[in-house]
Amino acid sequence: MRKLPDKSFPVATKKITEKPRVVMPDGSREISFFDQVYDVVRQIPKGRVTSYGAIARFLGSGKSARMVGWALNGASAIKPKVPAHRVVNSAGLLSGKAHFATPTLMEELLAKEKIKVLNEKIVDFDKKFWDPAAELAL
DNA sequence: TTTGTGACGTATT
DNA sequence: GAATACGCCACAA
Repeated sequence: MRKLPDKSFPVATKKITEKPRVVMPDGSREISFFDQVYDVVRQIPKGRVTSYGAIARFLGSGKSARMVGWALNGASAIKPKVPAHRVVNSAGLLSGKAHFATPTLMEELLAKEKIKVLNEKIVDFDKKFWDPAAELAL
């Protein structure tokens, strides 16, 4: 996946439920913002978590954390599994748990990875936090 | 086309 | 430190 977006960021993203990949104006194939999000999320080590904002910054958009969440909205429909449960907001809250198959699924998955969740919040979020910019160091 | 909404985040009050 | 305000940008209506 490499590559970072900035200006050459692909514009025409189709429905995320369809083909995430887009074609750049120059004809070169580029990875859509959504795919990049999925890639990063897939690389989150087991037992670690990250935030929407961290991913957004890593991808260059910075303030487009909402788009990360939006992308994850269709994560369940993506072929390779996307561990969306490892992505929370900057406060370490499971803001997206309601969007899983079941409201308890997210906690369950996190529990499997030895991540404790107390009152919708990740325990020791600071320690579990995984920064793509630092770890992937692209 | 314009408007509103959102798995967010940061700056103010 | 909690509550608000605002910025962001893709998408649906």
